[in-house]
Amino acid sequence: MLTEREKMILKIIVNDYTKSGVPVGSKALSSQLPIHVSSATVRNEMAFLEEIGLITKNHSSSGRVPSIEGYRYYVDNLLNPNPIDNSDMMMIQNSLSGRFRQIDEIVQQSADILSNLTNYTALTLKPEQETTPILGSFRLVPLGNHKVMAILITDNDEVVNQVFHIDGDMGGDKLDAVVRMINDKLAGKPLDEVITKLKAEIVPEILKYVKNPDNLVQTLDDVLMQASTNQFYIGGELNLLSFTDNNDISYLKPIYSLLNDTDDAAKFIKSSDNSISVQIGPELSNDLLKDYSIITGSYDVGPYGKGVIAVLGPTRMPYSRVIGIVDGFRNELSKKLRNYYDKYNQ
Amino acid sequence: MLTEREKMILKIIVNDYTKSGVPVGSKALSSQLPIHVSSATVRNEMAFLEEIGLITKNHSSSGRVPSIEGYRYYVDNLLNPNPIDNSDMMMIQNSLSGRFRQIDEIVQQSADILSNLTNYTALTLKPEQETTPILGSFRLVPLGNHKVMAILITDNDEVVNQVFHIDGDMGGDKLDAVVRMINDKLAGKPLDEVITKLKAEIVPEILKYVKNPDNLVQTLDDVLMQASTNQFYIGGELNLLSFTDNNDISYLKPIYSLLNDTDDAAKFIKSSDNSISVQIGPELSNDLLKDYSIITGSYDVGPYGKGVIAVLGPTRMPYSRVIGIVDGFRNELSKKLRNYYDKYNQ
DNA sequence: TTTAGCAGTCATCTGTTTTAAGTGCTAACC
DNA sequence: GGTTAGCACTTAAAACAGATGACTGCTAAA
Repeated sequence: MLTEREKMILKIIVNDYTKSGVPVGSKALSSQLPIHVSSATVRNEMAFLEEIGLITKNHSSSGRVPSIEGYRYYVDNLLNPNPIDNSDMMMIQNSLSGRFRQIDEIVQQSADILSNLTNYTALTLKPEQETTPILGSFRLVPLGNHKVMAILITDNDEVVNQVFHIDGDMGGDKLDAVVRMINDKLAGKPLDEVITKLKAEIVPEILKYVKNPDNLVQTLDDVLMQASTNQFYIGGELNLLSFTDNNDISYLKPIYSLLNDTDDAAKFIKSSDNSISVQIGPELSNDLLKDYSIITGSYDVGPYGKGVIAVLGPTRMPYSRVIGIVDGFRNELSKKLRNYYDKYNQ
Repeated sequence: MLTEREKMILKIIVNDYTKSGVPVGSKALSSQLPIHVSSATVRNEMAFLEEIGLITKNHSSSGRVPSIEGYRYYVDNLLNPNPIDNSDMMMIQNSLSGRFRQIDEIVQQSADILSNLTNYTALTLKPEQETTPILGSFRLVPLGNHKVMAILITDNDEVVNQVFHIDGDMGGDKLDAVVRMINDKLAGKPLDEVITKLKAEIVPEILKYVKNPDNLVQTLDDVLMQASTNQFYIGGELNLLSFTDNNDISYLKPIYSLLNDTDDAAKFIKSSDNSISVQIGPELSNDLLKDYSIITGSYDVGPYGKGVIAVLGPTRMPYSRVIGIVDGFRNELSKKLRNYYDKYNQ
């Protein structure tokens, strides 16, 4: 347990350093303390804070910098989130007030807005229910010229489609038969179950109607995969440049591919609970991200599930400000999406 | 008209400089000349080449660097394109041999391959006919739950779709009536004509069937727009970092938005003729690109039109190598796409 | 427990020197 | 005439040497 004065000192170190990026020394610090103590006293306190691992030095005569543990302590105990400021809130409301064609667009645009507000990189994940989505229905629409569009609709209103080619001998009635068969067997089942059943039960059936079902089966597989992997969006990818010290492309490329990999990225931003969570550097369990922090906030769209928004920035980011923005944003986004769903699914 | 020796000297300057990035001096140059002349002689020749504007100096005692005019002369008169080397060709054939779901995927992947081969940024444009595409047919597929998918098919086999919401009172028969009406009036017409007719002739008709046609009309507009703007793809965007001297984000951002703007980017890579063209720095008529060159090559898919592939690199790029790659690639891509079309549209 | 004072460390800045690569010019050469 | 050796001059870049200033830790006195 730290004394009040130690807490104050740690708090100022984190605040100053995240703001300026310059290690903070005893003299500058003492002048900022609300109580009067000399720089020597501050030095003593700092020596203690260093001893217990909350701050470090870059070299023997430099000012102090928070350690990962220091940031953690700050985030858990010292931070009071800045409420989002008015102009930022206006900007969010403005950007979300446009006309959107579908959920995806709103979520995608959210990533852009969030990255603009913070000047960091933002990740957003669409709302999804706790349980795996359920296959609503399935269509095959002949488009002429040997083309067919497969359309898959899930119970959470997601529509996925893909065009494929068929051999000449397959008429509309055969397509209808296949569609009926698939819907009979699979509609109402969770997608993961559908995927496993596809190979075992459906393919043999399809063979009754179609001679060469490769394209059809592959397409089914594709749309199922697409519907069951959770789509996420990135905004402000380029900002990564400005807050990464090392601007070398060979350093950045792996980070970009990490971010663009659905499974990896989703892993980092899935927040377990219902609010805001902060993951700092090494806590992210991927060495590439050891100098970055991720702040995630979940937003709630009632019966339509929960989504996640997240900001990726440097470990030395102004946590209270960013947390305020994420919190303000997720509330606004919840509202917007509830409206959206209510409007079209009353 | 330059003498043979002057040409040789200019050629070596360009080759060396594009390879190393270091200004080339008289001594190093003389040792590379096939004929024996002293560095003093080379100095005299260089003074002349500088006088007529083909080369320049960075400062009074530095080696020489090609000017834009020098590059131009080199590209027009001195360059002999390196044929693409075997391993590169293998890599192209490998990457293009996979299974593709549609043209777009091939073209998109081409941008990635091309950027990997060159380590520059690549742009690719799908094949399109000389004339505006023609509306093949139009569909409205009810998906249940107030959702409808609009599908537009053009004569060059492009399929565009979008989901929209309708008010509760619109049944399948009404949709069918609208579809019939639109197809009757517009099928077979060029898309630009369709777009202009939409507002004038179609909207009033739609009003007969639908009370609140806003979403439908907007969707029609969207899919038409999407089908008539030419889609292009970018590969290796990040490479821009490694070949730009200034990797300040505020410098790069406008370049990225330029590249991502459909109209702007298409303007630069539309090559008029049937082969390879090189645009160097200021010739690109956009100040942002003054330190870059673009090499474009068109590929021909017979009756399905022509597409374009392009490489964006620094003005000091190894032109003969890159031209060789672009040339090899466009041939391979032509073959691949002809196969693809033949397979599904015999 | 706090503080003033002091010696010591180290990154950063400054100006200076050295080095090396290059030029232009002149005078001699074939 | 074109070609070349030689030399003085220029310049960027690297190497070096202080000087500066922001720090620290420690000690001893308040």
